[in-house]
Amino acid sequence: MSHAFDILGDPVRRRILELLADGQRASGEIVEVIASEFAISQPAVSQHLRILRDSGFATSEADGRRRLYAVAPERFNEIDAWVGRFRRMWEPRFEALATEVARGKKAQREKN
Amino acid sequence: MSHAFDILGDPVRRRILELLADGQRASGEIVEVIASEFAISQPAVSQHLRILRDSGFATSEADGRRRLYAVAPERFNEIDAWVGRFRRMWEPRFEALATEVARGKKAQREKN
DNA sequence: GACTTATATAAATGAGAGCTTATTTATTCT
DNA sequence: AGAATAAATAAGCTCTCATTTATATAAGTC
Repeated sequence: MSHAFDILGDPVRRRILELLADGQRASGEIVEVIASEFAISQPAVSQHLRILRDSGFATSEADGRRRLYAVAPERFNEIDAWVGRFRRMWEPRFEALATEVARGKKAQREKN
Repeated sequence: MSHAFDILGDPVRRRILELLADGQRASGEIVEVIASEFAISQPAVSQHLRILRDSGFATSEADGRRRLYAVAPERFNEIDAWVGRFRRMWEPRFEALATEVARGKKAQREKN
């Protein structure tokens, strides 16, 4: 399975997820918005939707001849976990820990 | 400036940042690790380092003929903010809020 | 000053990701 | 059943982006 960031490394897919963030939407509605914002065709959007489905970022459900898409939260964990590695570097409340890590690093450098 | 996810949508760059996460490292050390893990050349790594510098994910400092790289935390905020939109969907403690949002959405759908 | 080491830049190449057009599948309407 | 609508898939094209080789810059070493 490809890495979460590989999937999100595309502005169209990010935008689609933003749309889904405030509720499920039919493919057609998504196409409408995306096509106008990015000037791409229906199949192009459909292909992005497929990638989002296949990668587990979205789910789809049939509703007559429409397909309702929704965010599938699971994979967002992955991103959060990855970013977590760096959180102490920019979140003030992790400052103490950061300092400690820096000290350890300095000591390590001095060994070399 | 390109979106944070566009920069992170590359496994080599992600790995480089992981290496920097636990302390600054010289270009050469990074090349050593990355070249062995991804089988790419020194210039390839150097170009990724440039992208990380230019995009504000890393900083570099001269140290003799070496260049010490370190994580620049600023842009991680951006990722966290974006993921924040979805956090209520997978973090249990945001459940109540999620329910409320869903209710609002349902009401909105019924208006159309 | 010549040589080596460390890193960056330039130019050219190639693979893949995303796009387009055309078509297919599925569902609803008359 | 036939036409229309909604969405997905197929096949081919293009262009971006990561890579390579070759070279340049800069700092130490002898």
